[in-house]
Amino acid sequence: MQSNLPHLQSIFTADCVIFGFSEGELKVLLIERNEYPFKEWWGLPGFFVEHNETIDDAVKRILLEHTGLKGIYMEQLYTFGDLQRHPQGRIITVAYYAMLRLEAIGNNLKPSTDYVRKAQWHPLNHLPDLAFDHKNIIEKSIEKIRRKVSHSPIAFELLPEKFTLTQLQQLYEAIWDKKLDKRNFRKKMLKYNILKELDEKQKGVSYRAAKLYKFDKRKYNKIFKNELNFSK
Amino acid sequence: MQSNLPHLQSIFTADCVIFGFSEGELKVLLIERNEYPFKEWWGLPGFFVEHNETIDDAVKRILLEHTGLKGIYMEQLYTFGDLQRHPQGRIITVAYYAMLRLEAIGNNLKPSTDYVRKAQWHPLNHLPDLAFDHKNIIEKSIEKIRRKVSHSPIAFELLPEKFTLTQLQQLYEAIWDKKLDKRNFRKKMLKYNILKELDEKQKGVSYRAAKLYKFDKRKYNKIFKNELNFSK
DNA sequence: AATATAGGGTGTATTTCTTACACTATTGCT
DNA sequence: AGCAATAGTGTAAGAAATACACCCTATATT
Repeated sequence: MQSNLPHLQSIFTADCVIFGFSEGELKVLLIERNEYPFKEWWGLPGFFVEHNETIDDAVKRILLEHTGLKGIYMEQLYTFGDLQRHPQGRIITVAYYAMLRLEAIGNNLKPSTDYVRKAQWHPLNHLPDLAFDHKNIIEKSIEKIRRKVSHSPIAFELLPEKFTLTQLQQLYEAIWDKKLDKRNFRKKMLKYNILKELDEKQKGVSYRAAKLYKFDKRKYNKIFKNELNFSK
Repeated sequence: MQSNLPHLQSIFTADCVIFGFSEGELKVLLIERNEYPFKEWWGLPGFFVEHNETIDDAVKRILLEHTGLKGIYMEQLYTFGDLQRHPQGRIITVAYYAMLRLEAIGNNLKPSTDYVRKAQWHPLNHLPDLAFDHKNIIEKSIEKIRRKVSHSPIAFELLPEKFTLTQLQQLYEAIWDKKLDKRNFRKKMLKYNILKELDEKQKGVSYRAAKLYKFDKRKYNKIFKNELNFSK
């Protein structure tokens, strides 16, 4: 019962703020653009979304091409559509953020497409000038993550599979940009009972080695139908 | 230093879940479509976004045309881009939700455009079948609101300017779909010190009239740089 | 005038969570 | 043997959350 309809096409991009964590700092993966507009500027990895792929798939493509990894944690952040944000017309961008274990890729960052000169991790607190409205997108994404880690165990996406409680605490400290009390942090975190204590210890440190833990997704799902509260 | 760039146009829609609150229930404003696709189906108010307007402006336009009101509280929710969601091609929609005081418009709902046969408030818990992926959009918006009212005073957007504590409690109960304890609710709400107790009382009730309160935005901004916690 | 109805308004005791805070233990290195 | 560096641990006080029941007041009814 449908009349003849024209076929319409959307033109829009997807950009992704990719977070990593190392040396006690949050890092963002930026690319140096090899194309106009903003040639030679730093910016977020992103492409035009094809007509036959979902937005999520486009972001997975971005992630794969820039990191070589599949299955990275990602979530849609916000859609930006200011009239001035793109010199080629009002091109909206659907922004995502992603989190990965930095150890998983090491320094194997190659510019994977012609659009990109090079890719590099930048500390969140020392970002260069960025193309388009990408600075704003990064700010919004860290705000969202700050809130989200309070009730959801996404922080573990940034840690190696096996980690120490100190590493976990440092991660929360980096995300919230504030110091936490060691004893209280451990008490609270262990009480949630979502960590699995391993029989292993840290290696290669020149001091007392710490116990290693894993995030126990099964326990998490069993215990928390809904949410945690890691904040404060 | 920019090469000649083609001018590009995005085609996409904005849809808005408009919430109201009356008779202890959350209501959603739906329109009966007068156009293909999904002619004669219920759906969310929404339009294509013009090339010279921001997405926010497009949503303000939707709100004005359907309610006659300006300055309605609104927020971007999510961008939906499934390949199958629109029969005319992959047309993404940027979904928003909005909240308004139902008393402000009463029953003056007129179909304001040719696209719309009629507009009507529907209880959130008894929605008809909906066009496109609009059911899904509504579900996502109520989830977001459930979370958001826990740390932000947006619930007041749904109440008349002057309201009783019972009305406020009923609103939270409707949003969370659970009963709250009267004494504990009042204790907690009043302790935040963001309500202004008025010298007025409810009128037209056949029982002891309740005190009226206002949300005091100034106090709120002064006291809470960041967030509240209304939950639980 | 008396009574019924319907919702308004209030306090306390218990438990749980949050916070503040400092020392001993272990390991590798010199 | 001793130093350097981080791991690991408990308690007391205050704050917040929860559970819970009765009297008050305005209007409507008889």
